[in-house]
Amino acid sequence: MDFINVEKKWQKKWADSKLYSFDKSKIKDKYYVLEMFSYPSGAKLHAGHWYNYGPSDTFARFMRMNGKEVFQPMGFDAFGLPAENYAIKSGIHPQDSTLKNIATMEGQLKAMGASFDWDYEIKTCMPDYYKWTQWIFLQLYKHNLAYRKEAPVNWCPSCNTVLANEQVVDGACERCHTTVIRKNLTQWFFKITQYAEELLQGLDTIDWPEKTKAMQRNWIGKSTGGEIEFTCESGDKFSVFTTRADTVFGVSYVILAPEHPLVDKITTDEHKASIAAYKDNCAKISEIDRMSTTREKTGAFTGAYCINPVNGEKVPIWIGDYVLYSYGTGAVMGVAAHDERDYDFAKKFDLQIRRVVKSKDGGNDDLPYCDYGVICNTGTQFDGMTSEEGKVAIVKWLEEKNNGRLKTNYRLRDWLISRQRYWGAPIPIVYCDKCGEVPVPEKDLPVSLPYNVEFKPNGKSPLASCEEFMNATCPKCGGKARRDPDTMDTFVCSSWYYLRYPDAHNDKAAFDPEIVNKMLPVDKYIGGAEHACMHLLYARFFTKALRDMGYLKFDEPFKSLVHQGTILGPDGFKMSKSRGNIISPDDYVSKFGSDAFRLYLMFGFSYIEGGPWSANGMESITKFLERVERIVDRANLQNNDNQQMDAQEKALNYTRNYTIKRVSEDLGAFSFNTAVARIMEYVNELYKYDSATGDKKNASFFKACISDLVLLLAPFVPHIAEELNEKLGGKYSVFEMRYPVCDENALVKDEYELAVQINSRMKAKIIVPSDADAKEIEEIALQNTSVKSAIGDMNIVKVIVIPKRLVNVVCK
RNA sequence: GCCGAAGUGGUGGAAUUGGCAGACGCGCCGGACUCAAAAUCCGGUGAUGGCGACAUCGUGCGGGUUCAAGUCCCGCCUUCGGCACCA
Repeated sequence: MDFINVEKKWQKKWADSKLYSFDKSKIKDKYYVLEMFSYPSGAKLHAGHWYNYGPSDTFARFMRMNGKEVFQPMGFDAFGLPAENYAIKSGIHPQDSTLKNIATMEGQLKAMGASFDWDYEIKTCMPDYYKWTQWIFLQLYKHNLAYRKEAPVNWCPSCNTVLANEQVVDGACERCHTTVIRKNLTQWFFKITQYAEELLQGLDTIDWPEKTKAMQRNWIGKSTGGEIEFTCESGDKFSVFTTRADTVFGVSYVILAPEHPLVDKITTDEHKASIAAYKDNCAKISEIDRMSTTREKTGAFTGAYCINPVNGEKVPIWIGDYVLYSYGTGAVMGVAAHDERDYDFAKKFDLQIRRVVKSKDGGNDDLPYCDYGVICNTGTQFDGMTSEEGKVAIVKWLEEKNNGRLKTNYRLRDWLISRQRYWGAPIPIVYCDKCGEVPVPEKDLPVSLPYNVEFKPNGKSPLASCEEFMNATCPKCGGKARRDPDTMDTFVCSSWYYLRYPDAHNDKAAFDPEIVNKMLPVDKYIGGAEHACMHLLYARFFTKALRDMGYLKFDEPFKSLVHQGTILGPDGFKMSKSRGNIISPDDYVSKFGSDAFRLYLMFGFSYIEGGPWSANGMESITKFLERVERIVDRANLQNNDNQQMDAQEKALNYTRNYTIKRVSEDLGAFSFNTAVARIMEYVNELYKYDSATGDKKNASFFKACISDLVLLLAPFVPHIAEELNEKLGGKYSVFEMRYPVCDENALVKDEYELAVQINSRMKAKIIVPSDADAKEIEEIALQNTSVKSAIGDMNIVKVIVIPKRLVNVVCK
């Protein structure tokens, strides 16, 4: 078969007949399959794209053949830094390069032969899309979920922009790996923390990889404990957050973050200089160094004291940079005996160490003792309580005295979305001298991104120097106003694109809730695991926020999620230009065809795992497809009218239905490699039957078996399957036929083979009737001559019979 | 340090969740067809010992539970992902 031309032929026919158009009248049977959309980079589609889109298209086609009205759209995540960086280097405008790249990628994606419905395509950089991104911003603003504040932010000096916490990896910029510095800037935030608890709880309701859910749980980082209030001698009050209130009697000092506002106020004159020096020092230390757990603890004494509310003791107040101002209250109680960090600190500065918890069983007595135990040495009613009881009881007791309360904290921070970059969606806010911060009215959207902008970096937002953009009229007072020169993080665009797809051309709204509430949630979402704590978390947040605003009626955007593995270079490393280990699919596709390439990707790897690329076996896939074609040709040659269903036909029919059953199960579970293996076995059986029966075969039965083979293969090799179906005289299209359904009756055998073990060692195989019960099986087994001789003169202790599995005879 | 995943032939990878380890491929060996080659078809292929039927060993390492462990439990090692002074 001329694979290359066959592909062209069917791609044209599919496009002409609009085979993959979503039929809205069948919305009841909708099945929304979504692959994470692509970033339109200059490079061609790489093996990773194919690995993402090929197998998931196979899945989509399988669902289609199961009678689902499959909605499988495709689009482009088109804003972003790479296009802008490329522009800085080459002088080519990001819009021009992006649109050109999109055109190229569209062609490549179509050449893959995936069943995308291109009528719903979206490109996030187009005004008809980002208009609605801005609209969503305004809704968040209206509902107090978007706010501006000055905060220390992560600044990448190379990209000249702030980064979200999620985009800082090991203290460096996720993209360019430049060390991130701290900067105080006024920036826009989305209040994702308001949904921390629900984002956590919701994980239990969705079918996602456990690993990804664990990562999100971790990222949200819930911890329950209490806030305890300490009063300074000066009368000032501050609280600490602790999860171990059971140890509060052991406080030997309290420690504030260097940035804590109280520090300057309470520091005694005598210590002013040293505290100032310490704070100065902290500001100089890089974020990575400060975060290092191995670094020796540092700190400085303020000279001030406060009162421990549980026992009235006077404790010294220190500052130290191991306390983070951004978490909890920015202040911590130091319990040297029961916390490793506090222990180190106390040892270094020679502070008191007092034990107030002992082990439950009197075992380990080393300090620091950080496990839960039993409270001791406090001389109060709490002595003898377990840590678990005590940590609640003590806080409640303090609460009565107005000195504390139960408290839950999350590590999740609000999402910083301002970017000092050009190629993104403008923030729809203007600043008026009189009225301050004013949202752009919805009727004035979009706030268009101007084309003529100097985007060479100068430490400020490129838009800031574009007067035509910056000058605006205040919607409230009509006076002069300035626009926000920043653009939104591109993750904002991708946080709602799955909502736009089903109503992609709506120019009155971001989406019609009527449609979206029927089409969503996404039934199967497929994409890389690297988005666990970014895109996948943000999208969940958007969904919940829009639900609370009344637009959506569902809680979670992606009901079921699958991560494909990564195809590594042949050297076992991640493919990258710098390593020079990139495998281009084109070489293989032009030689073997896209079907063969896709089939190879599915057969050669475990989809979830991925692995290093190796072309070993690429040829054998082509051989297999040719083998399939030959057996299809054989079916066409048969024309006798034998109708027998004898042992050989029954055996083949068994394999046929067993294959149907297993392939369907495997496809549902994204286990493509085993599904292909089952089909190969089936082909082997077809050959066996063909050669064993010669011209005496049941031709119509054989042909039916071959038809099923073509249907089974259709999702895997769509072009070839259309061609083979045509050869067999089938109607167009094979994708409008139903996937074969297993006939359970064909799987019922009269008898089956069963393994017999003697003392857990395989000794014989026996044939037993399918309906034999344990007792009958035991009799048959014990009469078997090999079994008898293996038992010899041993005594049978007991016989374990597991029908359909095995028999184990235990002897002495 | 914490969380998660993984470790199986020469090789990619299977194993119905505790039940015949190594499915299906690749590679290798052999056979058929052929004057020959290619293509194709058929068979063999974990290791060790034995002419042999067979026996022993075998899923990262060490223990354990069980009639039965790749799978469960305890203790380690290695690799890969994620988090990391979060009080």
